[in-house]
Amino acid sequence: MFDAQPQQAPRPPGADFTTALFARIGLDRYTVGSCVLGAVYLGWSARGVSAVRLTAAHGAADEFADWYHERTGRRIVPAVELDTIARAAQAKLADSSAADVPVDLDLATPLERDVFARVREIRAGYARPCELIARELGAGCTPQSVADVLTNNAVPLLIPCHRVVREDRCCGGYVFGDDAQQQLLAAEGLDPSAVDRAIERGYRYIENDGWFCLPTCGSIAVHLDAPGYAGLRSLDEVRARGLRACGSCRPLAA
DNA sequence: TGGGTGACGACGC
DNA sequence: AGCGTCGCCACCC
Repeated sequence: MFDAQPQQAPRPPGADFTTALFARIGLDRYTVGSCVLGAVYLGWSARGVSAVRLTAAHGAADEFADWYHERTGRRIVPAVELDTIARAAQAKLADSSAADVPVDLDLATPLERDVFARVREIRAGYARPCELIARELGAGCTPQSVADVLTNNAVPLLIPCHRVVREDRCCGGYVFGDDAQQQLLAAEGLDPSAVDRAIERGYRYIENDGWFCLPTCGSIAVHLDAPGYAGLRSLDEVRARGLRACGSCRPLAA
């Protein structure tokens, strides 16, 4: 009895061999991936993914390559074959629950590394305000610095900066546009308009069953008016009610 | 070096 | 309630 499946050519260590080869020549490579927002150029080096850009925004591949060179000082060429990094990245783009992917932080500043590390901890279905991330990074880091870093994120989706939101409204300023951010969050089970409704009512936290959450904790904002849920306007209100902080959305700075 | 600017947030009217 | 102002910090000339 032989295999029903045609024998697949054994993959030589080739893909990763070419990675080393291209790294030696000093060329990064790109392919096209697809995500909720549509097709993206996916660029990578031997260190990890270095670019994710909407093809719709860049048009021709030449334009993407120019943008890449301008930004990194490195040349990028179309990939003939995919290596481990590229395959993992394509999987992650298609499905945010797939395994994490190495990201090329070669050009990142210390602040960028810190911010990106925090952002990568935010799971799908959740979002955290700039302000909380800034506080977690300690004195000297402001919400504005955090936002500044996110604007420059060359690897959206893989560093999920769409999960970082503002205090005064859920979505705003996302690299791929506010609509894209809403779409991404919605696809992950978080309803940005429900969050906005909570914010408009002055609620910074939502109480349920002895716990308190951020309005961006999963789908909690949708249930705000359901029995058992209540909006809270300040930490003082939270304390007065003796609530415990939700461990999933972590409404207090780490 | 210094001044302008930004996905920010807090306060005051 | 909305708007202007101001402190904040990082980055770009």
